[in-house]
Amino acid sequence: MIMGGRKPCCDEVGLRKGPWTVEEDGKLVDFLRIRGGGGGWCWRDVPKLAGLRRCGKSCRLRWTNYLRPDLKRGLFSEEEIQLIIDLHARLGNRWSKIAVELPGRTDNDIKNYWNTHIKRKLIRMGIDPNTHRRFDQQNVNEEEEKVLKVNSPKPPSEPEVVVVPVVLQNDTSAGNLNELADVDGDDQPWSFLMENDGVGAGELTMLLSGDIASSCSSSSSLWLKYGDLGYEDLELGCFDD
DNA sequence: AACTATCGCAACCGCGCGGAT
DNA sequence: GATCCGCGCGGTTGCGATAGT
Repeated sequence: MIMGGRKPCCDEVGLRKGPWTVEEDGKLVDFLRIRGGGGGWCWRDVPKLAGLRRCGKSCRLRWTNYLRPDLKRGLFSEEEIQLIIDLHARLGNRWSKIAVELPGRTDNDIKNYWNTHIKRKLIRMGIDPNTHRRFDQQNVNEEEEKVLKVNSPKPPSEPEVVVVPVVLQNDTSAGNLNELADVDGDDQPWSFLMENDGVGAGELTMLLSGDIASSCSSSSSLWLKYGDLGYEDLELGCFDD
């Protein structure tokens, strides 16, 4: 016995590790279908009861992350992605808390998707994924945030990323903020990062990335849809030299 | 076609928390 | 109060699939 410390979970010899086989999955699913949530067992007992040579922890992980019948497979929707970004801005890396708001998604799913997709996307847009603030604008005070403003021009060799903070003047509900995200898309040269208090007022930071120069050279304006409130012409004359 | 690099995801690992004793 | 124990969480790793050269 280990006094004062933790007993290793998988120290028994002969326990299997690595990818699960179809047979193992079947045994675990059968066991949980029969015994279900009725209690009378703990995860540590499951391998013995189900006839598996795995540690209980591995069984629990396999069930919660892969075998649970209520899991949603497949790609994350735009709504889910936006929700993850929003929740991460408020909760940080508390994946289990974030997963509560996304039925059918596991914390592991969300964590993986964040690390492989969203994090990279934010970085490409010039946002620190940890703070949800622009890398080079962290000390800008709120008054300055209210003024449309762009970063200094970058050398031509670098991909062009333009950041335009937009503070909504309307009494914008969280719902409307979410609708704003609908104009976002992979084929668009812009993306949105939303921050709102979930009650009423909110702040929308719009980040323009990609070939902005060609997008804006013919016209120094951009039409932004304000949910049900119609369209507003964002003055982008700031892109002009 | 062969090799290498990158990506995406499943699974593992170690730690902390909280309940039970 | 100290210790044990089970569970859940977050970080990290391993590896197959895919893309690029």
